[in-house]
Amino acid sequence: MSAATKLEPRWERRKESRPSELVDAALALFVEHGYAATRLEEVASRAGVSKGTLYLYFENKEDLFKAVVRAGIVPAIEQAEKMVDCFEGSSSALLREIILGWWQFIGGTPHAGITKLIISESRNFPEIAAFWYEDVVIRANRMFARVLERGVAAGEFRQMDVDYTVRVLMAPVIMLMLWSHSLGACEPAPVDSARYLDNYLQILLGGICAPPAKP
Amino acid sequence: MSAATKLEPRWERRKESRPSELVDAALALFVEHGYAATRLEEVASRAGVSKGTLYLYFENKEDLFKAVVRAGIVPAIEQAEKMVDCFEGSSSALLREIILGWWQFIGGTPHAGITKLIISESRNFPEIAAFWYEDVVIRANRMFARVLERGVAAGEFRQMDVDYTVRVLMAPVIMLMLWSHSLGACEPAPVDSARYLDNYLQILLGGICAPPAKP
Amino acid sequence: MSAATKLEPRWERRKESRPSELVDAALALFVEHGYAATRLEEVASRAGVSKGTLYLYFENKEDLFKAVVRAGIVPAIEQAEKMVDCFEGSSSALLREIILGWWQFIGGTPHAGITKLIISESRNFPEIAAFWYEDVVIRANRMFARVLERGVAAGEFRQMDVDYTVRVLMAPVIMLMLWSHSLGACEPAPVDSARYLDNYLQILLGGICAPPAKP
Amino acid sequence: MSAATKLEPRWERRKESRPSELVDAALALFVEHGYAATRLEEVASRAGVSKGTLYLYFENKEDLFKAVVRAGIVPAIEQAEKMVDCFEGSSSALLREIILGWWQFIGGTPHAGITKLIISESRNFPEIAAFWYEDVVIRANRMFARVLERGVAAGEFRQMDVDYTVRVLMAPVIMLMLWSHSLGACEPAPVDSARYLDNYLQILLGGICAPPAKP
DNA sequence: GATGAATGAGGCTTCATTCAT
DNA sequence: CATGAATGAAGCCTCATTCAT
Repeated sequence: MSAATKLEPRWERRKESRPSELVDAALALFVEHGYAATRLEEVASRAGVSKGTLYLYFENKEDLFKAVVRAGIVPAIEQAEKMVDCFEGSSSALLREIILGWWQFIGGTPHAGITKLIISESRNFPEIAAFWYEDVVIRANRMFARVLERGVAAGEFRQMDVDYTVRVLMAPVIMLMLWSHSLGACEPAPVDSARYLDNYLQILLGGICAPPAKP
Repeated sequence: MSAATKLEPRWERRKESRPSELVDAALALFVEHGYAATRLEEVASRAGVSKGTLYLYFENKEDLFKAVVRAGIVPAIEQAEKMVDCFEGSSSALLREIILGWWQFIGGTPHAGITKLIISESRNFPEIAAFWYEDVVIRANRMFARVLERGVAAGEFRQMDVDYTVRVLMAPVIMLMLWSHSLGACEPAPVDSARYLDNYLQILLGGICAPPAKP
Repeated sequence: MSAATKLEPRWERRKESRPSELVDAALALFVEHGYAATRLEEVASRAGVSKGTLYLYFENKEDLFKAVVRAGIVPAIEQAEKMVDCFEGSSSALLREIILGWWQFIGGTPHAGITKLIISESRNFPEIAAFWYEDVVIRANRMFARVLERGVAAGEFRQMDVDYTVRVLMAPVIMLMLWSHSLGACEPAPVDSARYLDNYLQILLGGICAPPAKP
Repeated sequence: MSAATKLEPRWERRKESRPSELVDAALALFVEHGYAATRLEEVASRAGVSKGTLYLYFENKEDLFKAVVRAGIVPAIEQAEKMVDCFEGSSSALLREIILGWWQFIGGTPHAGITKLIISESRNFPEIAAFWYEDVVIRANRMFARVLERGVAAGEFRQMDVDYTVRVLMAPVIMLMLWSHSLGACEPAPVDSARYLDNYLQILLGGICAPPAKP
């Protein structure tokens, strides 16, 4: 109430940054507690605004949820898709590149939590799930499928059931993302993701590369 | 008011079977909607009883939740542990046996949903998460570690970082369980688990088996 | 279920004693917790029967409550009324006799709690309150009024406003009954009722006796 | 839907006055029905707000109850204590002053009901009872004890058992407060408190004053 | 008669949403 | 725009009462 209090710059928090602050706060809380157990008041307070302000930017809780999910589709897949087009090295190297890049740009960031969110809430929000499935899962599947097909065509990978190999292939990275937002909290130390991914790639490549041609 | 109506009793005494019926109903709904979004009235009605009856068997919602999770520890892990002790074939065959058995006795049953539940709710119920981590995750890890060590000792598997290989190894099976309770609903057809596991085992065994000795 | 269990004498708890056991249990609990906060299951269990049995003897909770209050009208007032008719000593002695007798036969017994019950619940049960007022309060008032009138007529007590003196006169004894069922629980030691009543009678008689005639 | 309807706001912001309005409403209802039988919805509606508003100011029902009791300790005791220190007239006059003042500032106001509340609920809320006992009962006892000692020291009152005389002395005033909130409702006319207190003081002073010195 | 499992109305409490300020 | 007091629907839980055994 004092004059001193009022001296804070009034323009410090610009209007246009509010929505993303709210989305960030919501992401963290939705991931931690789930959709239903997250209170909008806590979202607002974590974003540094009042409860009412939230409704200036989002129609309701579900709308905020959708915004969170939409914001979670970082353009990483697009980049990966481009990489598949342009890459000139071996398919093994490409696979390694994509997977490590995935971790670097998504898995290791706060966005990883969205995967947990989708897993947890997809039954409650079929529409959002469908959208995520189409725009993320299918595209990622296709991208990996192309890499595998590229490797098979080059004789680098063995013949394989590409569709299902892709499903298997994605599992360990997805689990790595889920882990830190779930049971990982029970472990004394966080997972060593580099070590995890190394082991994973070793198995994966060992499991899909064609045996060396006999002399 | 009809004579027919009067003939059927308004309720039955079924003290023995009620708890498991309630737990089954709760499992299905917790898995589908999550803990917070599941209404106890719906649990009760799915179990064919009234709201109040639930409280004859469980103190409150959290107690019911615990019961659901506890009931999910089917003695399958124990069986698998015994299998590891007794198995006489190759380690590859043992691994295949365990993984297919896992699917048969857990993954393919309603109990699989508990995994989704744990992933979704572990942050809200640290105590339950800790218990699950100790009694399920740790034990499963150890069991798989022993299988891998067995294979390495026999020269059947290559040298490896056992701890982290176990983590990677479990991911595809866990994801298979999660899938059917989440985004799997977006797909036109359910996953073909046999096909999935076949591909998985092919990669896994290809990835961890020692290269054939050179002549 | 064993034969041994069945050997307990079947006639040990006779049917006709049930209601009073239930009423006793209910009295204690109603007094301690109040009408609304008393659970019938606890009443039943304290009386050593099951919840259903209670309904064999009382229509419902209110009926039980009425029975408790009715049972609380011990015939002490009637005795006191007779005493007033027959007593041959001084009015002071009669007053002392009645008040000490009151304590002995009512105030010091579990029935004292009913006073607290009536005070607490009279607004919720106007019908019962009216009945208590008529059958207990009015009668007690009349009895004390007669004693006072007797004393005044004999020149033993001074002239007084009998109706209101009676009200004042009853207060300390009623409070003594209330105390042990309320704030008395906060005190390290129970009230010394003899000492209390002595002081009370000293004040009372000092306050209503006529001054000694001047010579 | 009429224009008139739209003109009156559905609710008002009255942060300052809400708590005391709620406490007043709660006092009246707790006194009338007791703690357990009072519905918070009724408290809210009597205070002119909705159920939820109550929870903006009080954590829960018990917290509201505590607030009601706390609000009941009007600073009257403090005033009385000061009066005892400063008073210059006779001890009889002081006693009369205090007792009539008590009625004027507490007994005759809505706060009187709290006494009934404490009597009724002290066993259910031992903590509140203890607090009331310490801060109200003990202090009032001490104050009256000082008055009595003052009178005895001055030779105005006879020798007496001060502690227990105080207990007896307080009973009629307390009963007067209880009466109007309990069985008083059964009487056609309310008690005439002036007449009651006159009679009371006459007895009391007659009972504790020293006999006039003989010439 | 006696039991206690089952019922369901009702009260406490939370929280998404609205709206006066 | 921003706030946060106010709302009220909805969910958890209790417990008086019923009734199959």
